[in-house]
Amino acid sequence: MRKSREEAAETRRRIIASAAGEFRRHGIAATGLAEIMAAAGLTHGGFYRHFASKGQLVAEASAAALAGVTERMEEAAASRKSPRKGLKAAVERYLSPTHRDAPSEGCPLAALGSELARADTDTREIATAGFLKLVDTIAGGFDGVRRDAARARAIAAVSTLVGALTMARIVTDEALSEEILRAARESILDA
Amino acid sequence: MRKSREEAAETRRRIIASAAGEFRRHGIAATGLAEIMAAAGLTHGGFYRHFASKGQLVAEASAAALAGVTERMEEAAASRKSPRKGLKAAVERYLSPTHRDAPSEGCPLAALGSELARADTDTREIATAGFLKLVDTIAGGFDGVRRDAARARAIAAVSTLVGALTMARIVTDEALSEEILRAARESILDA
DNA sequence: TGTACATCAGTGAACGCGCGTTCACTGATGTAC
DNA sequence: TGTACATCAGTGAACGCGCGTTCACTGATGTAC
Repeated sequence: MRKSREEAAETRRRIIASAAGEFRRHGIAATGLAEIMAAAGLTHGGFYRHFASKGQLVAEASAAALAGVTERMEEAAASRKSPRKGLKAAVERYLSPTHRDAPSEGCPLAALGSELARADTDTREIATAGFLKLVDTIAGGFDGVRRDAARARAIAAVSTLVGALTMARIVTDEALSEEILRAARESILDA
Repeated sequence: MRKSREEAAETRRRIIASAAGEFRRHGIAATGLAEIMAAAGLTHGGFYRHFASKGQLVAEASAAALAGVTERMEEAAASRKSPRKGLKAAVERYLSPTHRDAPSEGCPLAALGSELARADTDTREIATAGFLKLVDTIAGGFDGVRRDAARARAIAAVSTLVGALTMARIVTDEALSEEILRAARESILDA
């Protein structure tokens, strides 16, 4: 039954990827280890060969999910000629119906926000680093603005992104949901 | 053992108040009915004399929590001479360290946001109504602005409030947490 | 390079525990006459 | 107004279930000589 080191490392990655998806889809507390292991094509008994606890998996899954979103935002920001247009592309990507409708592949700050506030220190530190990465990316779009002013504006902008995406998912009225995404987009880009 | 109608109604209110606090403190999924009933000074067996399910309690507790925050925001907005100063008072109250450090008495959109996005339709409709109430209150502070523009700006502002408070609670760095509250305050009030 | 043995990834059953929900029971409240 | 009875708020035990975690076991991989 034993697997090679490479296979084991690959299994570990697969568990983290499953967890990152399931946590964002159903929430941290509502997702069981058995569900995650099954999604990774495994039985739940093997979990502790790879992780010390569910908490450790939460931390690593959050890191993986954040890496995904920060990378895609960087990519969007770098896809245009000017920093300003890059900012627009990143914000429009984040506040799109596509992102709203695919929480399991999206930003964990929005999908797990209120649960992350109660997570252990490791996980919160990882979330903090991810937030700061997003702030840096957004700040890069505010060119021609003093460095500290750009940072302050970027902090507010990322807060708006996270809050608007969360609210767009909570709200039961489709038109209102679109209105939230639009209003937040304009607010960040018109400032 | 039977209690009078008034006592029973009072018990029901006490259960909702306990639930509103415990859910915001520990999250919806992580809070058990036994914990809520104990916090209300009761045993858990009596729960179903008052509610049909945990989901119904979630809806009623969310409504109670939202009523509290919308009332306090209205009150803050009405406490100053001009709409503009009222807006400032409301935003400063929402984005205060006091509010950040007391999630169990604060805004459920921030304390439960990512869980509310997965709640049943009843609860999400209640959250939607609460959000719109906050939007109206904030929009009232944008005087001298066209009605639809004020609404759009208020929607973005409330998204910023919710996102910033959530992030201020996630972040492990105290100075950064303050910086988030400050940046969001300035962003809303300087616009 | 070949062999003997230790390691350990993954399985499947089991652990104690708390979950949401149900139920028999109690006795004070509410109702009907 | 007084009495007999039905109602039902709240208790405490129990239901089946899934949780996070542990463990004996397996057999292929990795290591030492």
